[in-house]
Amino acid sequence: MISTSDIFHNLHQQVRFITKEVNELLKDYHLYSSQWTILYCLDQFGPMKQTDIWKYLNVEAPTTTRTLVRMEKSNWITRKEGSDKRERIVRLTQEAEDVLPVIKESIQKLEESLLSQLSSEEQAHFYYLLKQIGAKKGEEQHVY
Amino acid sequence: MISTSDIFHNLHQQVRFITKEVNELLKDYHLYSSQWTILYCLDQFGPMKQTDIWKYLNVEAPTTTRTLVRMEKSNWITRKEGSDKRERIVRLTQEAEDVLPVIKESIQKLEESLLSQLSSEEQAHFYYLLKQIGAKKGEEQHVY
DNA sequence: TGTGATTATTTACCCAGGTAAATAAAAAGA
DNA sequence: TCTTTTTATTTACCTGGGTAAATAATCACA
Repeated sequence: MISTSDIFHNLHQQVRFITKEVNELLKDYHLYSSQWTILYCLDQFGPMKQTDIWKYLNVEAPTTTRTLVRMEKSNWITRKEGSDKRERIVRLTQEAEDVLPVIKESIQKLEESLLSQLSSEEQAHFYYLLKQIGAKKGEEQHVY
Repeated sequence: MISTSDIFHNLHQQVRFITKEVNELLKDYHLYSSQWTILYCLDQFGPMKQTDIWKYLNVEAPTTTRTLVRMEKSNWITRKEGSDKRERIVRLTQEAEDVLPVIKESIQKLEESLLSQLSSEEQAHFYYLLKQIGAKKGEEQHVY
């Protein structure tokens, strides 16, 4: 019988451990984990409004603003006013698009190595169980 | 077939979601999640050296120092010099010991509700799979 | 048209994780 | 003993999560 605290404690620890590994890998590119998630997002969907980004990543707006400001300074992205003057359209720079495939490959390798002890079936099951946390009977889940 | 990125993305999101819920609950006691983990630790093991705490929680020393300073200010703990003058022995205050059982109970209820969609077997399996992440074949794991 | 509500973003300020480098005390060794 | 190395803690500074409140532009609608 496992105590619930142990589960949550280990969840927390694993996430910290993974983030540390990712940051270590990204150090070569002068990038940080949360910046990478935004680059990944833009690569996947193309130019996005800031609101689209934080809603997709499920974080708060100010968190995203701060990270984007840093990324603009280090020339990963640009933010320009949309037709609606309240909006800012975020877009990858050419430099970002050039390096992106290489980083994507490295991250992919790291992720695979972190999951190397789990078969595809186990990964799928883990994913399923993970999504059940915080879910209520017959309710839509908060994570999508 | 689930992409590895999805797994890590969801892991990250779930931990943020859980931390938010815990912080919401702890708000009533003017406590924060990481402070709670330290109280829990002290409740379990009794007075500890700072080093024992951060090694057990698997975080860095400065992180722990900062949190302990806050907790000392808000009267949850005391830190007094040990026989080895470099050490600081951390101990729960009487006030902390008085309120602790109530908080423990609330947290326990929250954790159970978050896991309510998983049977005991599923929880055990989830715990097992979680621990496999980052593990290498035939190697000791970094989380214990 | 003009006013009030809504929406997108930002600013200011928390807590919590990390690293690098500084202290200060203890331990080890010549 | 005295010098060097190690250990425990702290300080300074970075990223990244959160909330509350401030702008500024747009929308809704009388």
